Order: sequence, then C-alpha cells, then structure tokens
Amino acid sequence: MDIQQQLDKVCARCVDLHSREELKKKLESARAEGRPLRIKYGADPSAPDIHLGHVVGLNKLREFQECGHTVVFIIGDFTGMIGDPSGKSATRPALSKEQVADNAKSYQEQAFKVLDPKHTEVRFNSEWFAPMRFEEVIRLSAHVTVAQMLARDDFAKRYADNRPISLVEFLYPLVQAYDSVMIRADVELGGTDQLFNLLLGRELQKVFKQEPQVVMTLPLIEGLDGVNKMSKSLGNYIGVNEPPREIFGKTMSIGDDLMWKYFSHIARLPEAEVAALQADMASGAKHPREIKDLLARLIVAKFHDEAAALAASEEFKRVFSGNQLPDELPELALSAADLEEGKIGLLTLITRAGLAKSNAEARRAVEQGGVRLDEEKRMDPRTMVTPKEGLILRVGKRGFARITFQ
RNA sequence: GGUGGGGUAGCGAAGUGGCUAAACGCGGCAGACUGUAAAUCUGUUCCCUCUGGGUUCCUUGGUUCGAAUCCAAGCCCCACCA
Repeated sequence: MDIQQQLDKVCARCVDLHSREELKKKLESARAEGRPLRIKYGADPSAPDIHLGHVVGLNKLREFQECGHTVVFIIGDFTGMIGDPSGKSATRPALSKEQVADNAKSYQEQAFKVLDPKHTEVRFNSEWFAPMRFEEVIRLSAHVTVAQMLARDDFAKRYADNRPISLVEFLYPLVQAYDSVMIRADVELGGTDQLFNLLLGRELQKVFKQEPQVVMTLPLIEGLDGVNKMSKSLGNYIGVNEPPREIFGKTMSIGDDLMWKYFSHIARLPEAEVAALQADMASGAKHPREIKDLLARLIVAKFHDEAAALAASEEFKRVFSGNQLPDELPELALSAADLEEGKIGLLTLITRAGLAKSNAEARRAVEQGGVRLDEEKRMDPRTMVTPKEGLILRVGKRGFARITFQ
C-alpha cells in the first residue's frame, strides 16, 4: 500500500491529529528503513471488559495493522495495582497481582477479536515502573509544570470550582507519557478525552531526545443512555464478550440518532454506505427499525458470526415485536422441599428465579401487571402457585424462567 | 497549624423537632402506545409472611412524650488561609 493510501486510511474518521504532516514523514522514513511504525494503545486492567467504546480505538489500530504496522498494546498493570489511592475514583480500585493478571489475560483475548495478534506486541508497564526509584520519579516530575497540568480542561474546571484534584491525578498523565518514551511510540491514539495525556507523551519524548509521537484522537461513543460516554461504571455499555442476543438487543435499544456513529466507528461501514442509509431513512424508503436491525446484525457478526447475527435478529423480532417466547429459557429447578402442600408463593417463585432482587420488587412487578404464568397475567401477589414441569414464568418483557423439578 | 463548609435512599439534592419511609431530578423497574429493549406518556422505586409490621438520614451516647432535624464525643470528607 502506498504512503498516500495508508495516510488516507488511518486518518479517516479521527477527531484530532497532530499532525498529518508528521505522520507522513514517519511513514516515509519507516518505509525507507524497512520497519513498521509502533502504534501505542494503553489499556486499563481495572476494567477487564472491552466494550464498544474501546472498539472505536481498536478498529483504528486494526487499520494500522492492515497497513503493516505494529500495535504496542500496553497493559497498565503497575498503575492498576496502585489504583487511585485518593479513593476518589471508583473506577480505579487497587487490584491484586492475580486480579491484574486475570484481567490482562481476558483483556487480550477480547482485544484480539479486533486486533491481529501477529502484529501486536503486548507490554506491561510494571516492566519499567516497578524497578523505578523515587529519585527517578522526581526527576520525571520536574519536566512538567503545574500550569501545564492545569491547562487540561478537566483539571482547570475542577480547580476553578474548588473541587479536589489529587496529586496522583497529576502523576497519571506523566506515567502514561513515560510509557510512550519506553516503547518508543511513533503514534499514540486514544479517545478525545485523552488528548492532553497523549500530547504530554510528545513533550516527554522530546525531553528524552526522541522524535515525538503522532497523536490521534477518536470520538468517544455515547452508551445506551445516549448521553454519557460508554463506560463500565455507568453500566451503559455493550461488551464484546456478551452473547449475541445481548449485543443485538442492546444495540436495538440505542436512540435512532446514535446509530450513525455506531455504523461508522464500530461497524466500520464505509461513509458512502452510511450516507445512503441516512438518505433512505430520511426519504422513508427504509424504516429506522430496519436500519438499526442491520446495524445490530453487523455488530453481532463482528464479535460472533453471521449465523449468530441472523439468529439474534430473528429471535428479537419474535420476542419483542411478536411478544413470543425466546428459544432458550433459563431454567429454575425446584425440589419438593421448596413446596408447601404442593404450592409455592408467586413472589417467592419470582425471586427464586432471580427475576427480582427482593420480594418487594417482585410484588411491584405483579401489582403492575408485569407477571405472567404460561402467558396468563397474574395480578395478585398472594397467588399460591402449584408448579408443574415446564411452567413458564414471565416477568416484564425480558424476564423468563421455565420451571423444572429435580 | 488556623478558619469555614459538609457526611440524607443506586447517584445528585431538599428537608433543620411531630403532618417524613423522607420533596425534587437522574438512573432503575412495570404498564400503555409503537417502529424497538427507540421516542413519548403513566405508574412505581428500603425490607418483610403487606389494608399490617420492621429498620433507616456517618458512628456512639444523650435531651425530649416525640429526633434526619437539638446536645456531646468520635470517625470521615472538602475548601480557603498559613
């Protein structure tokens, strides 16, 4: 692939790029030296589930790989084990060595659903941080000023509002920047919220007499609520490891407006096709549900396969549009000990099936008309049920259980 | 070290002696409708064997017929000034 093609490919759909010119030069010199560029991507092992928010970046990394470059996937195990000692951030709990190792492993497995393992180098940042002496930390800190740190939007706002900023938070960007130095990154990419950290990597590389990395940011993708960026802590995410049905359903639940971003950044549908779909929707030629169904199929196929995507789509139509039962129902095994004179209270049955967290919650579902036994609505919470093998309990649109006996 | 502010349900945030299981917003759940787990509308949202009962407003002790609200001690958090 020639340099121009590579540039067009990797620069597409990014938000910030510092700079295209530099990237071009790097591509040229890399070609001249017959080596691949080193594309850095940092991963936080405290949240081991990769979701579609990460996929935006992973897709871009994959594009670099398709151009023959090497992805350096850094697992922040060192920082993960420290966490955020200020305790402010719930997303940064301190993890044990074992937890970090486990998370790192599952992280890689998931990342390789998108990345090509043959062109990926996995590194752990404890490699260089664990043996570091405090003296070196101080020296490193000397390269950054408080004013520089306060230039970061997030810090500036918090400082202005008299909200706390822990010193640790000042250190983390530095840690990330130092990673760039250690792996001699040519390019680093991240979400737009990472711009400051990425740029700091450039500064630090200059200090260490390295050619500064090219910095590229990609859009943050809103999660299921359509407002906040997709994140595990907000629970508004679609994980790449989730079963087809979940990925499909969750995708169908995003707002119509958000579809386009997913088409382009997650499903990687070419811009022209996205535009065509938008036109079809505007003209009424295609129904929004139909378009979203396509999106959901593309996403399921990306992490599972075509057949699973098709099956999920069929099942979704049956369960939600047709209000029918799904093909697989979770089972609730009862034994004679659970019954009193052959009966069990409806509320108990619901909580036993895990379809409500408490009896009170089950009661609400019943009183609000959300509970059915063999498709027959039951609105009295005092109902005593005489369960039989194969009885189907349904709570709301999504909760099902089939009763069996042991 | 000094001064001030604060800790209320999943989160944010009212409430400063009884009318408070605690306003309101977000989130969650259910229903209606639909184009779908979109949007919108309605209801609901501590627990329990539920026309009743139990336990809550950082902790412990106290005042009071009665405390999230008052007092004391403690723990924790934040800001500002040094």
